[in-house]
Amino acid sequence: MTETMAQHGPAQKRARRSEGSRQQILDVAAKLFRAKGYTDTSLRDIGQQAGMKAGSLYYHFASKEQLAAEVLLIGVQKVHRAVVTAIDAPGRTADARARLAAAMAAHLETLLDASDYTSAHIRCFPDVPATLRMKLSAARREYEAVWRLLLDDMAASGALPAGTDANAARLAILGALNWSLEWYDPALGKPLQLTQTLLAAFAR
Amino acid sequence: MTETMAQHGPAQKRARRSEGSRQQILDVAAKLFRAKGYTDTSLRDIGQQAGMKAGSLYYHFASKEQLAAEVLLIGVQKVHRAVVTAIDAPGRTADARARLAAAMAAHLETLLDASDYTSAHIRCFPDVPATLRMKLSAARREYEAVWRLLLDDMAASGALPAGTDANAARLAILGALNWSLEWYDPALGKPLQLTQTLLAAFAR
DNA sequence: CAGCCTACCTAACGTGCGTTAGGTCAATTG
DNA sequence: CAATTGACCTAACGCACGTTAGGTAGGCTG
Repeated sequence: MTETMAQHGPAQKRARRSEGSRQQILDVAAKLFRAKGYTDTSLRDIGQQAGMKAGSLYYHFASKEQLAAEVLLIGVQKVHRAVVTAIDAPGRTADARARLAAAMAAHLETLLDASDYTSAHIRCFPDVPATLRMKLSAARREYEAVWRLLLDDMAASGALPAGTDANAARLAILGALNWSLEWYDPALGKPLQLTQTLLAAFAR
Repeated sequence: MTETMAQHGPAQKRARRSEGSRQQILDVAAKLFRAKGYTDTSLRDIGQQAGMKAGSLYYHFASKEQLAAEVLLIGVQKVHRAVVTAIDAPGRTADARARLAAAMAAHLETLLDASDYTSAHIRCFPDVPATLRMKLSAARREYEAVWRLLLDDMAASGALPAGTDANAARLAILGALNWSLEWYDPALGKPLQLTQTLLAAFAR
């Protein structure tokens, strides 16, 4: 849209400013949603940390729910991209085990360090209005499909332990990774042991 | 306390009534906390489903936080007891693998079916006031110790996969189990595959 | 049977929330 | 330079919340 009339004259300084404010609101909202949850984060909180009053947020977003919708959607998309990128990185012919290791590391890194958006999604999804949860379900299923494929490959190549269900393994792995939000302490360093242990447990 | 003056005269009919109401409030609160979370559950909600008005709850509990304190404490204690009982059941000389299997099954059963208190604890703990979280930390650590011991025994008997850290394994297993609250659907039957898969993954 | 206590209810208080209407003022435009 | 518009702010609205003060009906005690 801005590309079609791409002469970057002085005309767009305000547009830049607005886009910057919008981005900062999203960043602040993601940080607060991660730290305090959806319900305990007020628009006055967000406004204050974003350098404006609560009412002014409505210039950029239609409602608290819409703001959350954008934050949580970005959250899934960020892990999704990070994991897909990590999976493809080792080379197209890498075996399932290596791809699983890369995926776990990317998911955990995004969740704990790289993105407040992703952790906000994980934390707030159960507390957000049902209508919003439905709007997010498509993006969630798309990300889920990546892991489904990955674990199916593991099962097909016989890399999973005997008596292991691919679906259950996926739920177990993602549960173990997501649950790290509950006990992760940045002061204690990154939980490298977790991905190592999961890999040793699920990849023969 | 009631045992010392144990003549169950007609004097205690009211005490029974009060105790019954109190118990029902706790049950309702646990159910709602599990379903809607701490912040989104109002005392008016609880009162209505318990058959009284919101203000009347203060005859039995000093505050919403105190009520939640009791619910969440019962929640840990219930899993704790269920898991300890399950661990001791196979016989004192059972191997670590059998005890791990029993512990996982008991934890999952309590979480998903047996106790709204336990699931309320898992769901609400992050959203509850920090002072309450601190009051619960002792009981949580006691339960944690059970799993620490269990996984240490696994490691000592060489039952864990090579390159597996006992602590990371504990966090992974409990994370995988607790996360089932997010995807568990009672209509689809109990997730037996999850404990099976976890056992196959973590017990050689 | 008088008086008390238990287990509630009624009605309100103050607070903080999401949201909105209308104003302001600098930057941009013609 | 006059007019417009973009990016906010001020001030308030209605509502729901946790909480509390005071009332009340029925069982219990002496």
